[in-house]
Amino acid sequence: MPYHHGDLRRALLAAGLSLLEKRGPAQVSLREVARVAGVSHNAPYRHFDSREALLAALAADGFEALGVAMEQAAEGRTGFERLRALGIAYIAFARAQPAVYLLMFGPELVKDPFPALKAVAERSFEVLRQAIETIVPVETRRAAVIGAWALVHGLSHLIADHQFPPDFAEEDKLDALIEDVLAIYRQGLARGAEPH
Amino acid sequence: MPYHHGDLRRALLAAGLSLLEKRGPAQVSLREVARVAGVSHNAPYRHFDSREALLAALAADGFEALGVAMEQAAEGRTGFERLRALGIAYIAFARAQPAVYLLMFGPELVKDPFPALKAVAERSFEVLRQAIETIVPVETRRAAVIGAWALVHGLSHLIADHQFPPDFAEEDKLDALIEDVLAIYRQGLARGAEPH
DNA sequence: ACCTGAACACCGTTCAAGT
DNA sequence: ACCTGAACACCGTTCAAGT
Repeated sequence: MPYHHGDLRRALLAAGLSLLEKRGPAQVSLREVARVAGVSHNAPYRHFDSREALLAALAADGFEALGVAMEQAAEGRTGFERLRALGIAYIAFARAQPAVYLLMFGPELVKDPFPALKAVAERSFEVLRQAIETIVPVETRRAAVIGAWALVHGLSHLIADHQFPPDFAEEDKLDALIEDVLAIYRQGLARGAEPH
Repeated sequence: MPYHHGDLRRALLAAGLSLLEKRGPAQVSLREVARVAGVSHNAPYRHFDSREALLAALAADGFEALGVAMEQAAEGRTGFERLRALGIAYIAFARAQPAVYLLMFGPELVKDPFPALKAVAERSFEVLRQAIETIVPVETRRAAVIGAWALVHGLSHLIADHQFPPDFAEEDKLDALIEDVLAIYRQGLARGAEPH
């Protein structure tokens, strides 16, 4: 009597995550996931309406984890130091879970039919918005938030998609590069905040 | 006698592009592409080794077009003005061809088996690298290039994936936002270039 | 060279049925 | 409630055959 009271759902998600990481989103099939979990090809429909719904659940878990990581990074820090910690935490998530990150921000999952996804995604944005609010004057605030998000997202996405030159394969070098890039943007914000 | 001497290849790519834009990369099937082009489900194999090879060809065309657009943007401009033009041109490409852009930088296409893809992609990077070279001191050059790429890529990707708040749906507002964001990064570069 | 039709092993999804 | 097996309409890919 395997998978009573809801364990199957977790087992299916675990199998889906494993497939996603090992073989990419296109290879996540409900039938394969069922096979890995040891149930019939049809059992997953008790927990997910469709293949897309399972992918959406994996992405939602990712947004949830990202939101938590960012809230923790923000806690107990202020000003530019908080902003830096948020950037590092965001990118760290993408480095730790590249496949999930690419799913969260990729076209293989059409997000419109899953409004819960959007809501969870907005939490991370909100944390970033508040951090920027305290260090940038009102006029440039919107561009500052969008720019900060775009910068960390761009770094994260390029890293997850292996688009960087091979000299950054070593973790330490990548760490240093990320710090330098964030510093450039921070200086741009600081200068914009100065009177001119 | 339709599709003699190589026209079929173009017709298949056109059908693939149309499917990609209308229904996403997962819906681009060789059989559907063949149907649209009016040939048997097997005819595409004369021109593409696999479904992935057709997607790779669409992505390669995208990188090619992006490279050309960036070279044109760089031409006749220097310094920060050239850098700005490159950023705008890069983002303009993503706005004009969001589906292709997402394919170029997404996981539904595993790029390793298509080395030609990587080569074409590096052309755009090279144009950016040269533009940065003329305005930033050697020490911070690497971070400046990666950061510039990450920033425009992040903006492009978030726009293509519809992740921005709805107030930027209007083209003009989005144009202004992009200019402001690029300006922040430019100021960061300028400050980094100053003696301190 | 380029195209076709049959075939195979996969999918997602639905349905009727079992406990 | 949760699971199963049969069924349907799709895929990608291969093969033997036609012009």
